[in-house]
Amino acid sequence: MSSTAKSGRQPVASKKATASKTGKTAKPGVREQNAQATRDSILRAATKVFAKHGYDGGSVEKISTAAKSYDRMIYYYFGSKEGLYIEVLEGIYRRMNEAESRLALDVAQPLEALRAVIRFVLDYYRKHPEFITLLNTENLHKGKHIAKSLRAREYSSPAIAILGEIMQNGVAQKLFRDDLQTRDVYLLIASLGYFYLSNRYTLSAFLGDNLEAPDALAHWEGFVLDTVLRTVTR
Amino acid sequence: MSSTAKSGRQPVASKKATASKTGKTAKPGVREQNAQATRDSILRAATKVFAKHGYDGGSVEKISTAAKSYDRMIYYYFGSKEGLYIEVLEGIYRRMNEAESRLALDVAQPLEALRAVIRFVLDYYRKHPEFITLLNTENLHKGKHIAKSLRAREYSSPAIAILGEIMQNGVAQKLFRDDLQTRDVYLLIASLGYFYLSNRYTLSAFLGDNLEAPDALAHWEGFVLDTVLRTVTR
Amino acid sequence: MSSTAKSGRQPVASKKATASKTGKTAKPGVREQNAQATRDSILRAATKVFAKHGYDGGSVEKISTAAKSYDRMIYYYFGSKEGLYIEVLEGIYRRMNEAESRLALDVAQPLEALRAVIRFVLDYYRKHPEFITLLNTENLHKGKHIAKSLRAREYSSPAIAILGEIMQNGVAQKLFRDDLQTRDVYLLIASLGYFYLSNRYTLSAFLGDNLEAPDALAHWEGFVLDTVLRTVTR
Amino acid sequence: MSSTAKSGRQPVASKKATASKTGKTAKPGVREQNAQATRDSILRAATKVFAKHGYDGGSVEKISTAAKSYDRMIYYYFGSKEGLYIEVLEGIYRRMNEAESRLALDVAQPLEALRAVIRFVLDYYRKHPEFITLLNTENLHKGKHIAKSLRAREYSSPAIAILGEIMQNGVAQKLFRDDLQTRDVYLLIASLGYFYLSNRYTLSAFLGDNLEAPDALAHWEGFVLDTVLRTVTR
DNA sequence: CATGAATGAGCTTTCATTCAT
DNA sequence: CATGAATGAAAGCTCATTCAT
Repeated sequence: MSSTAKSGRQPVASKKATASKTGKTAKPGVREQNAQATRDSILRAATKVFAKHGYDGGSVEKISTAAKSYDRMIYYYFGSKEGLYIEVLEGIYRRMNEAESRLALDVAQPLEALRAVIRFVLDYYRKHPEFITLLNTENLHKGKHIAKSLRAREYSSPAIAILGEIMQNGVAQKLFRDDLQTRDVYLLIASLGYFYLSNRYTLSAFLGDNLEAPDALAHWEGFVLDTVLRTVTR
Repeated sequence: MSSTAKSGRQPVASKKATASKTGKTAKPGVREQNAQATRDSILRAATKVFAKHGYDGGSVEKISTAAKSYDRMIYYYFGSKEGLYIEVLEGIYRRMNEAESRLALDVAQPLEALRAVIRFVLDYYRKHPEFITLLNTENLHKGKHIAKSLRAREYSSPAIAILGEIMQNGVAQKLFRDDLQTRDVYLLIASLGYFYLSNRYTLSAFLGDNLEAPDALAHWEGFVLDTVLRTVTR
Repeated sequence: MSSTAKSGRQPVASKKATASKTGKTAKPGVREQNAQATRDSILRAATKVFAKHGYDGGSVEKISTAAKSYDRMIYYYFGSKEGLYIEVLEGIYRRMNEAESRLALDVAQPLEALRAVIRFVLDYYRKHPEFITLLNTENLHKGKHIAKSLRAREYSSPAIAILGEIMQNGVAQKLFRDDLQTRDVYLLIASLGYFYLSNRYTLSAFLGDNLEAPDALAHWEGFVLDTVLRTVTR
Repeated sequence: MSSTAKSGRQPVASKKATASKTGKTAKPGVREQNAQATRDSILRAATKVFAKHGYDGGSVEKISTAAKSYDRMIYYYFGSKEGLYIEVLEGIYRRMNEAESRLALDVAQPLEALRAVIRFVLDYYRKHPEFITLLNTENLHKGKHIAKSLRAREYSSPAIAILGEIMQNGVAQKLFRDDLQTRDVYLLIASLGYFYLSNRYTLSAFLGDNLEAPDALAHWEGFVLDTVLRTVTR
């Protein structure tokens, strides 16, 4: 590379003429020497890159650069781009699940609990935009990667299970309708939380540009709370 | 004029020796010479390909092959891959808009009209899966392509406008609540119609695989109708 | 093409929706209908484009666009890109020759005549930068195109012939040395006029950036006049 | 880690079916794995190819083939075609500079030293035709690449500096005129050496074909020596 | 004659992946 | 384990040129 032209990676040579200060040139990366750290770093970088550019748009080089590592390491730790992508998917599911299980809910208070669940879902989507784009990307691919993961399936049930308990209690307390399926309520909440954020850019071209403004978000949360409760309660 | 190089019908010659890099030889060989047909064919193919593979995954070659044309023609008619993609986006918006305007609604019957709108939206999404994946793709890119289109913006208002009229009538007839924004109702309907289909593959890994089954779709439609009406009516 | 994205050529369609004011759309170019004009326009455009971008860098499309014509016309009138290039070369030689023959010299006044020739050469190079870059381009190609032109050769002798006469008179009048070849004097003048301008960009990186400033040019002209006369006179 | 995609040694598979677009298969097959050698080989090949075909005419493929390497390596080491070209320019300047600094001159003998410099310049141009065509190419591009190189600028001053010393001594010894600028003398020498060779192909079409013959070169060297000395001495 | 659509080879660049130390 | 060099296919785009009205 020339001294001034921009380029991706700086390999060897180039500035050999300039008198190097350090005799031994210990620069190249301090030799990370920490397997787990390298692995995690790649995984984190990959989550970001895939979330931003999709599967095809997320190149191995972008990831390894973002992870301050090397392409080679991706193959070393994850076997292939696809393998890495699958682990990324597993990761976002796992973290979502963990966050949900940290929710301290009193299912004996179904109204409050339901409100808390709704708020949690909306909040989680807002704070984890990568969750949304990665799921969209995976759906573009018809879920073929997640299908290859055994682990991902484990993360499914808990979310529904909690909501099921709340519903049961609500029905028992005659607060909630008894003709609703937990799954539908789950989808209702997810739909309202997800779509608003997932499609905010194209919606902006439609409706005006305020969807992400704090008051707009608050307004939407109010609407969602109202709508779900109106649907669920008797 | 030059003495040696004016004939104008020399048979190319020149670089025949060079090993040809590109394959894709032969083709029936009858120059079609039909501008509009070629253009349309490319646009149709591009819609399919981008819908299936996303922007990065949808290669120019895939498109030109599907259109039974040549890479070159894409640049001839659309200037660039991005230019083509933008026209694809404009197309799906336009068609959605046209379909909606073909809806014969009696806004004086707000309940019926609202039900019709809901059914239309759900139906349209179901019958046009490319609409969903293309919008998701565009949102992955933060709407940067649609932002470049002047045309796309025109297609926004009508959808909301119709719903607004229905709402107005409903309120006037004391059937609907008067504290709702049209926009929120629009988002409610769109969310419930969109998310269910958009995320059906990852949801399947979660909930079981029947989301696309006819009875599952019918059940969901029932739930959506019920939920929206419950939200909107007094 | 999308409405906003930039592109080279605007073919068909695009703005069909917009109500066209002129019913018959007589726009596309007024149908030039003038063979010679088209031909000349292409030739002029080609001279500019080849002068600016060289032979390989000067694409047929750039030329036809600059000429407000069509690629096809280039083949119609010139047979090939090379044919057009050869005519361009012939043109710059011819015009140089014509300009030189318009010089009204009194060879009986050899000192004055020589000064006039020098000034003419320097002036011509300065006013016709395309002459320089086209010759450089042709020399890059080892003169293989000019070799194909019968006409070009005709333009050679006059330049030397005139200088020969001046030299002869100068020698006869005992003003000039008698041991010089006309050819060498010709090369001396050409070298000093050509190199300074031809290489002004790389020289600027070397010497500072004032080579094209009026006073710098004037200074150089003075130096050249002095040097040539010093060389030629006794 | 994923259960299905971690092996890391899967034999590629995937897109085997797709008709491959690029040829250039096979190669002895023994990965060379020698960074500096590869880099140098590319740089050498690029110097030749750019010198022969210009910037636009010098394709990446021509270069990589001549270097017995791969297109990809050019981007690996030089970032882009332009980056490679800039390094090529830096190289020819550097080598010219080094050669000049190897000239053992006795500036106390200004006449001899000046003659040596002239002979060196003429000789260097003759032996390094790539120097000439590359500079011409760079000037066609208005020096925009060299302007991007920080390094290139360093190579400028020495050439002038040496000549300056000679001039100073010559003036001090009353051998040389004292009203001359070093820069002009430098340009005089360079012009006479450069133009003759740079334009030899078009000149041949003009003057006859013997410019490169040994005796023609010798004659020109004599003329240049005589002319410069005549200009410089009192 | 002029216009514009079509063609296929070529271009620069980037991709995922593997080899060598 | 880490590092970096190598590889070949494919990407998006442009080229000169020809066919069809």
